[in-house]
Amino acid sequence: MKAQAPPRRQPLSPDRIYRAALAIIDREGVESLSMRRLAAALGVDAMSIYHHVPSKRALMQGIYETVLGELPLPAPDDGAWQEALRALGRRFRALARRYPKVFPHLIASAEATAREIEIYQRLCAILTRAGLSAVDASRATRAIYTYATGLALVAATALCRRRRHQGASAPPDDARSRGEGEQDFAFSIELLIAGIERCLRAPRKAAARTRASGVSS
Amino acid sequence: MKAQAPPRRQPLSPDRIYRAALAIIDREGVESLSMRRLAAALGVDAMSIYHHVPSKRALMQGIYETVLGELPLPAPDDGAWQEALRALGRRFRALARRYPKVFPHLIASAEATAREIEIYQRLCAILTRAGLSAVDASRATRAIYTYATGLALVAATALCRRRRHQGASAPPDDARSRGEGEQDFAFSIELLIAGIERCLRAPRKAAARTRASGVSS
DNA sequence: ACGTCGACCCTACAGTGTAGGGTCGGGGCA
DNA sequence: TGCCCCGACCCTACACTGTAGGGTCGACGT
Repeated sequence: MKAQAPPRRQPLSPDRIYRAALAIIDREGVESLSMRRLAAALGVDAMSIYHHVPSKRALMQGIYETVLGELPLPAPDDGAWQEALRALGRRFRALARRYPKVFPHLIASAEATAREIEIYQRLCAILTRAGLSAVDASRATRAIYTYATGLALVAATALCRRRRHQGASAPPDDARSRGEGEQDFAFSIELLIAGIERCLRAPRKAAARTRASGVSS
Repeated sequence: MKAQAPPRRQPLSPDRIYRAALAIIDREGVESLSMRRLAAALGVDAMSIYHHVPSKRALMQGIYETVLGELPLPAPDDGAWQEALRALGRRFRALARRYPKVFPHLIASAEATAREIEIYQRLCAILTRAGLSAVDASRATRAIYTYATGLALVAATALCRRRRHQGASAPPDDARSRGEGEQDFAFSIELLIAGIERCLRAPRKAAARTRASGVSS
């Protein structure tokens, strides 16, 4: 009323849109993100968004890439591959827990983001350097990717469930069960690492087993 | 015009509704399942459905339970736990591939179905009988559950992606890449089994490692 | 034969994604 | 300086969604 100085706060970039959408999803869940709602949060009309984002599907994809962009890649020349795996898993899990409402949809999304492919190749290189054969490294990478997928999904939905069933109350219980999830996570990672180590030591055997099972169905 | 004999084909049970919905989702994807669309497929008005199903959320949940109901439980007294694990994984994967359009949503759904819990307990019992301690069995079960989650999701989305990028053409290529996925699956299962076997042989070491890692973050 | 009841249909409403056209303010050129 | 153009924004409109509320009608117990 005194002075409505800037008729244009910011030129409404795609990144600003993604951030605002992410904030809404974080607060109210992905199903209550609508173009009008998002536009209102940006102080803008719904249709204006379409000048920077072609459709809601594309908006979602952009949100996913924004989130995944926060995942730091593992350095390829790290010392022990085991530690690299643990670190990557930890980061991935942390990201899933930072955006629990988006992550399931991100993961279930049918299109792969560029970041995903990058991470995949990085992992594969690490395992190859560790001594796995090309096929084994590729398979192990896919196995890790698969496991990470499940890991993120379970962590995120568990967090959502817990948040739903109790309010924002009982931080000690939350801390305890979070610690439990943390231990579960570490246990699972060790399970995978142990499997890969065994595969490293006896590649013939693993290959033979692989061929022996899973022909029917 | 000659004779519109049955004014009521069937009393429109919930199961019939779930089946019809499942058929639509299989054909056209989950986002194009609407109450009106479903009603049309059933030869009925949209609102009639609400006399058997309280809401669309409940409809979805019912669909998920219907799908999961097709998963045969592993017999608890099977011989080798390894084979039980392989069989369960195979069935789970097969189910994910039979309903690729629903499965991601089923898995990402925040509420657990009764069947899920049943399977969980069954698995835990198998691993305990195999010789794992109670905590280790429970953790391994959660790890397997996590992995199965990722497995199903990856298998389903891969199938969807492949179907989208090519039409219904090129069955040989499809068969080849399906075989590849099959081998990936077997490899991953063996990875997990190897990890559990190691955990069986040296429970101290695994526990120590678990405690050693993953404190930060 | 009548009352009751439950399964079904219809209308209506608020909310969704988005196509198409209108409006206005600032930059390139005479 | 004046003019034009163009791109960023807004508004209206449409076909669709889930679903609340009430109306209709056929079958059944007495």
